[in-house]
Amino acid sequence: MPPTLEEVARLAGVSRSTVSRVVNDHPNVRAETKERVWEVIRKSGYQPNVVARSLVTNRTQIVGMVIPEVVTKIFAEPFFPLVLRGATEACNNHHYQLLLSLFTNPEDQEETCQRVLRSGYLDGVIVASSLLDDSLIPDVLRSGIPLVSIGRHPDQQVHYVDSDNVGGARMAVEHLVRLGHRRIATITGRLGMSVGQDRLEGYRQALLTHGIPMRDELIVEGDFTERSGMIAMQRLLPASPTAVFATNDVMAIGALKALRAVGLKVPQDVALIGFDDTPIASIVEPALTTVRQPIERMGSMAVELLLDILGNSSNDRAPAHRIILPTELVVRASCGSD
Amino acid sequence: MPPTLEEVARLAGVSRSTVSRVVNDHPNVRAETKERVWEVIRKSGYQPNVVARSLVTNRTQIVGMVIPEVVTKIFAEPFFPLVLRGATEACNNHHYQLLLSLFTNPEDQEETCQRVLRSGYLDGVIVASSLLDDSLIPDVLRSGIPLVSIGRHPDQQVHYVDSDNVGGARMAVEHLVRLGHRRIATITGRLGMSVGQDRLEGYRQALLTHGIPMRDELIVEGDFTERSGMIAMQRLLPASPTAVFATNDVMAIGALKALRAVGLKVPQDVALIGFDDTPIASIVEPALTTVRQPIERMGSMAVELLLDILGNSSNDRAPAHRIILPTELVVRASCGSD
DNA sequence: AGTTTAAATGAGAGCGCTCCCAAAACCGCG
DNA sequence: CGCGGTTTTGGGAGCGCTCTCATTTAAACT
Repeated sequence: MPPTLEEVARLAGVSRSTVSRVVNDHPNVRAETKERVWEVIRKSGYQPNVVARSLVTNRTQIVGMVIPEVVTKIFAEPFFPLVLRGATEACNNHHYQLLLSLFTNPEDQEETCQRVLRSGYLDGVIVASSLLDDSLIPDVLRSGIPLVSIGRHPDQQVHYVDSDNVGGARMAVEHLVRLGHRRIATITGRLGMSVGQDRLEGYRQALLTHGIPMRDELIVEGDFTERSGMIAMQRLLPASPTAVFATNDVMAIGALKALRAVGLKVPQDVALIGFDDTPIASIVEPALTTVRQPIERMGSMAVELLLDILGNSSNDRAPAHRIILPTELVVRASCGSD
Repeated sequence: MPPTLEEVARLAGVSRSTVSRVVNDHPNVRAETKERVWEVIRKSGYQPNVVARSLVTNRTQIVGMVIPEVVTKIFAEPFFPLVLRGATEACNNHHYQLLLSLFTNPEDQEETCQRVLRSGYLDGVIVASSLLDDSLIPDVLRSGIPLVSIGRHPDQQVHYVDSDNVGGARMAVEHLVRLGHRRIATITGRLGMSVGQDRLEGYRQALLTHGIPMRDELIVEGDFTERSGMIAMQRLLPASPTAVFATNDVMAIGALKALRAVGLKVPQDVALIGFDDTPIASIVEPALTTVRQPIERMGSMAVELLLDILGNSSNDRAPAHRIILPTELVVRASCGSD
């Protein structure tokens, strides 16, 4: 049975209040008294009971990380583990805790989500879902718990952090343009996700800038899986693009396989660029040119932002924060720049 | 301001106690009363405050998942995300929550760990560390919080779940033997981890079974990184093995690169087997024969086991549970079985 | 020295719940 | 119709803490 505040107070010959003040580092405690109390705390191994504290302060020092099924599945790597690394790191620094909610099957998402949100354990929530028509973010919003989204979200009142998908995609495509390509195809991600939309938008902007017309037969929608990349590539073949911008690495690898299957060589016959800079990108032959995003930082920034919001909850109707982190082009062999 | 028990009681014209009984589904409440109370609960949107409940029950319904730095780094994929998926799924099913503690840098591991453990938020802890000389497990043990380890641990009182690393390694090596190999090398993992030890043990057993002598020059220690696999392979070359068992996929890929560099072909010149069945294993050329372990199940089993222990904490001195989940050989091109 | 002001401490209430125990209501049966 | 026994209900205490407010003590001024 661990000692309580009360006991420490008794041992130190002071009142509960004083011990509480010492523990919480309030001013207005005589140095001498403070010393004496700390002494007792150290000796007795006293540890404040956070549950009791939470009950009165209404703060748990716990933030939730909610990740829907698609993300844990499709973006298993490196996205979701890295976000988690970043988020926990930030939490550690601020002496907060991270409660993880993965939804592993869509049916109970609703229920599990409600349970988590209304449990009362969470000071705030980070949602990693860029699914635009997901009810998740509206649900959280309705619950009144402060929220930060990882991934852009159209709702005006949603704070979010995202990487510069538009800019990254534009960079990738412009790189292809610079290499002399004009028939540049793209395999988009799911267009029901902001990531999918934004990367396509970057493609559009790059072409526009260089006066290259967009052509429907050069744009095929994928869903971020390898298989979809392969199928998309097969559908692109008749349009005989000289370069392909796959909006993630996994689909790029699918495309690579499809190209190989018909005897086309990368980068000699077709240049290929991916997105994400997954570990696989550098392992595959030829190594994939790709766009790197600071995933871990997105996780930590999300937490920082959330804590910031929790800190001054006074300005409740302040405009939403939107943080866009820069992406970076990683040139490797697959687009034949050398 | 959400309604409290007290308010519900008032609205339903009963006492706090009765509402509490209804909420917790105690017997001895008249059906009629129960109905009336539920009605009010539904209408008012009452949700029990778990913090208050925890304060008196001393149960939070939260279990911690503690993952040290090595694991999140070296085993970023697919290990740690999959374990998490499994664990959260089990938690969801049992209406528990998962508090995640990743240690992202070794210095604060001690401090962060203590903070988490002593916070009082955790009913139990799952530790995913197979580092044998880590202070983590002893620390947790000392804290008195019920513990389940993912990965074998020598301490007699530690409950754990692990995959059959010995068996998997044995299978892999026996497969090589069956294919006619006698000069079989192995690149071990870190021998300071039980995984490293166990996979080496499987190698040993397989050779022993088939009367093949162990030879020191055919065993090189790696550390589970690609680079270490490459270096290890270089050191193995003089012994000219006809087959190599790398104790994880990443090192196998390192070895593959080292073999390529000296003009040796896989599987024609050297057969190669990995371990883990990471996504990369099927993408790389040639596709890697490897051993698959049920990582997600390890996560869920760990939670189940922990909850089981929490359930009947009466038998405190019962023998530790040890659960070993089966592994499976996945034959692909890299060992040239066909 | 006496008074004003500030700093240090203690007492008490209360956060929202559970749980024990006693009181009330209900039951069947002699 | 009253009695023991059971079921149902209510009251009270208490979980370990924070926080407001009153009180004591020390410091600073006239």
